[in-house]
This record gives sequence, structure tokens and C-alpha cells, in this order.
Amino acid sequence: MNRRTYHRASEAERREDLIAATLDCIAEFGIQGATVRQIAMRAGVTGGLIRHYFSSKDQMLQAAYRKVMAGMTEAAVAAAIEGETARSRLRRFIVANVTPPVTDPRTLSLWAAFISHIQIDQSFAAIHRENYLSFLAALETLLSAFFVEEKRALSPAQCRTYAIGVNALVDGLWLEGTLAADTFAEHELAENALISVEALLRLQPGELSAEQR
Amino acid sequence: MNRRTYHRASEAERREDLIAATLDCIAEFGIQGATVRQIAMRAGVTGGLIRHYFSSKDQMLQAAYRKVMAGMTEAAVAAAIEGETARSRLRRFIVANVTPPVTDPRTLSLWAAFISHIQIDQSFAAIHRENYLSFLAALETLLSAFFVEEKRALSPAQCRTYAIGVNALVDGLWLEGTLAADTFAEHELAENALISVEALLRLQPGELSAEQR
DNA sequence: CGGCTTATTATACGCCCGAATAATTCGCGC
DNA sequence: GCGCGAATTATTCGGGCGTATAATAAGCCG
Repeated sequence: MNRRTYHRASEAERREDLIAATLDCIAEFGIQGATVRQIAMRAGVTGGLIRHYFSSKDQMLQAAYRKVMAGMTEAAVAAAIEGETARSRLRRFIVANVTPPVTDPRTLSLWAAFISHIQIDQSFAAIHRENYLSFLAALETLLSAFFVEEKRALSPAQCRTYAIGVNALVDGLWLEGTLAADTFAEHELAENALISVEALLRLQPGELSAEQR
Repeated sequence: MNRRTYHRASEAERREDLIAATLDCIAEFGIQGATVRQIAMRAGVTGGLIRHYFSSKDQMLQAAYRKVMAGMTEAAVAAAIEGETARSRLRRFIVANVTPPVTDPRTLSLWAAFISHIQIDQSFAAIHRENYLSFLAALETLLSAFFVEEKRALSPAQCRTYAIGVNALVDGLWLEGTLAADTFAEHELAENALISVEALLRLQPGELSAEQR
């Protein structure tokens, strides 16, 4: 009757491990392959433990979804705040979104898996909306600060339209660039993104894309 | 021992029914819920029949993926060729991609489900690439015809850069517009798309978006 | 109209699923 | 250093999965 020896972890630690294992399994085997048993094995525990931390497998999936989305937004925001001018922050934000680690096949696969479940389980729709609006708001803030800095007057409505367009462009380039990573040189994508955004915002060529430090 | 009575259908008909049932199930229950038995029930047959038409469930999923993607591209291309000028064709192509039936939550859910499986099964990657390149080529053709019509000289490289940018923008707007359909009035999205594309291509405001017949 | 091909049904197999419960061992508070 | 609560394991349950195979009936061809 030799039972496995084990380590009693803190709640935060254990939950994090389980979520990480969940994402590993989804990325590797698809959402159909992310079974309780696989996830538990990956996390180095037995299946029963999952129901000790999450009231159901679905709840764990939702927590995992939140984690993925938060990670993506945070990476871009973190890159942005390093910039010293509004122009630089906007530029860095855009580049970060079409550059690793945001452009990562694994992340894309996870993102898509969750998106496809929005229509099936409404709880996932709420998580998506939350993150979409927060991303859009971050972008809108960066944009309006940039226009203030450039002394270019802009109605809030116009700013919002720009934000939606830039958001779409960045999303699309992220998608294409990640799915067809081998078709694009790394710089090609970021450069295209900057050139496209400056065209979208009706800036002078080079105003965003020109080399700077 | 009363067996079910049944109808012997043609191969094409049966395959189509099975693929349609597959898509129904994926959209309704997710890819995990699209089981052989569910699909068969939806198609009004018994499970065993599936392996008579497809050598495995996976092969049927691939056929279903092809069907979804072909439908999306065809809808946009069909809308485009109705236009009489290159400008009108480009305009119609863009609008079609952010308008029903292309912007449809069900279609998006299916698309995402398959995208998320690209990393797991390489056969899906090939299908994606095939369709992405064909969509990009269609767009590139429309664009270069448009620039010829406008008597604006453009290097092939420049045209390709534009195609990639416009493709990304259209993809992104399709995504956002479909996921957050209730946030956008129907016209809002199409109008934003046209305004954004004309900015991307450095056209005069109104050159694409202005009302026309 | 009867025989033959084959599309279709029916059933069985081995495996894995998520969840519930009982049994155990860890490690903190005293 | 020891007891006790709780984190973790082990086991069980009912059910569904994809696939394989045998039995059957539909409907064309002579």
C-alpha cells in the first residue's frame, strides 16, 4: 500500500501550477486533449486534486483563459510604458504586439481555442469582452496622448474610430504574422505594422516608423 | 428485430450532409462535442456510416475545415465581381468581408476552432496556408487593378505590402465586428473599414468610402 | 422480378472521460 | 514532538468516445 509521497503547496502556487498545466495541455493536445487526467499528470498531481481547487473543470478553463489574455495585454502595455514620449510609447505598443513573445504560435493556439468556445459557453464571452475593451481603452489612451503631443486636435469620436482601426490592424497582423511566421522576416512585420499605422492615422511617412532611440 | 428503414443517398449528397452536420455540431457544442455519434444523429444516420465515407473522423474534420474557408472566400469574391470598376470591386470586396453572411458568430466560432488545431495537427496548417495565400492573392489582384485604373504606379513589393496590411485590417475588423457585434451598428463597421483602407492606401478621404452606385 | 452489390444499420470492444467519495499523509500550532 | 485539520492520493462510478466487424436491406441491372 505504498502511496505517493507529496508536497503540500500553498493555494496560490498550486492554482498557478494547475492553470499552467492546463494551458500546456490545450496547446499541445487541443481543448479535447486537455483532460483532467492529462492536466493533473502535467502538474505532477493526481486528478482528484483539481476539484479541490476548482469547482469544475470549466471553472479552471475560465481561469486559464483569463491568464492567457492578461499575459498578452500586459506584455504590450509593459513594453509601452518604457517609452519616454507619447510617440515612442505608441510605437513600442504596436511593435510589441507583432513581436515575440506576443507573436507565439502557442499563444495563438490558446487564444483561438478559447475564442471558439465563446459561442458555446457565455462565461467565456464575458472574459473576452472584458479584455477586448481593456485593450481598446489602453490603445485609445495611447493614441489621444500621442495626438495631444503632436498638437493635433481630434474629436473623441475620431479618436475612437482610429483606435478601432488600429486595433483591428494590429490584431490582424498578429494573426497573420504568427500563423505564417515563416513567410515574414521578423523586422518585416513590425515595419509593416508601423508603416500601416502611420498611414491609418494620416501621419507623414516615417513619423512613426523612422528609426529612433 | 426491426431495423431502421433508410434511404441510399448518392456519395456527394451524403458527404455534404455529413460535413454540414459536423459543422453544426462544432458550432453548437465545440470541437469536443462534435463526436461521431452526435454528428451521425444530426445527419440522421448511424455512427458507423461515417467511416464508410471518411477513413477517420480527422479526415472528415479536414473536409469540414476546407468547406468553411472556401465559403468565406467565395462570398467575398462573389460580391467583388459584381462591381463594374476596379474601384467598385475593391470596395465591394472589403465591405463583404465585414458584413453578413461573412460576419457570422457561427462562422467565426468554426474558424477559431480550426485555427486552434493547426498547431496540433499539421494537416490543418496546410489547409490554412492554402486559403490564406489564395485570399491574399485575390486581394493583391484587386489592389493592383485598382491602382492601374487610378493611374498610380506601384512597385509589386509596395503592392504586396499594401495587400498584407489591408488583409490584416479586414481580418481584424471581421474579428472584432463579429465578436462584439452588438457594439457596432452594421454600417459603422463597413464605413470604418472603407475609411481605414483608404487611409492605409494613402487615398483622398472619400475616394473609396463616398457613396456611389 | 429476382439476384447481387453495397450503402447502411447494429452491436461489440477497449479505452478514457469528469465527477464523487473514501483513505491517507503532510506539516503547522500547540 | 504530537495531534489534528486539511491537502492530496486512490479508487470507484456511470457514461461516452472512436473504431472495427457482422448482419441487413435498398435498389439497380439483367
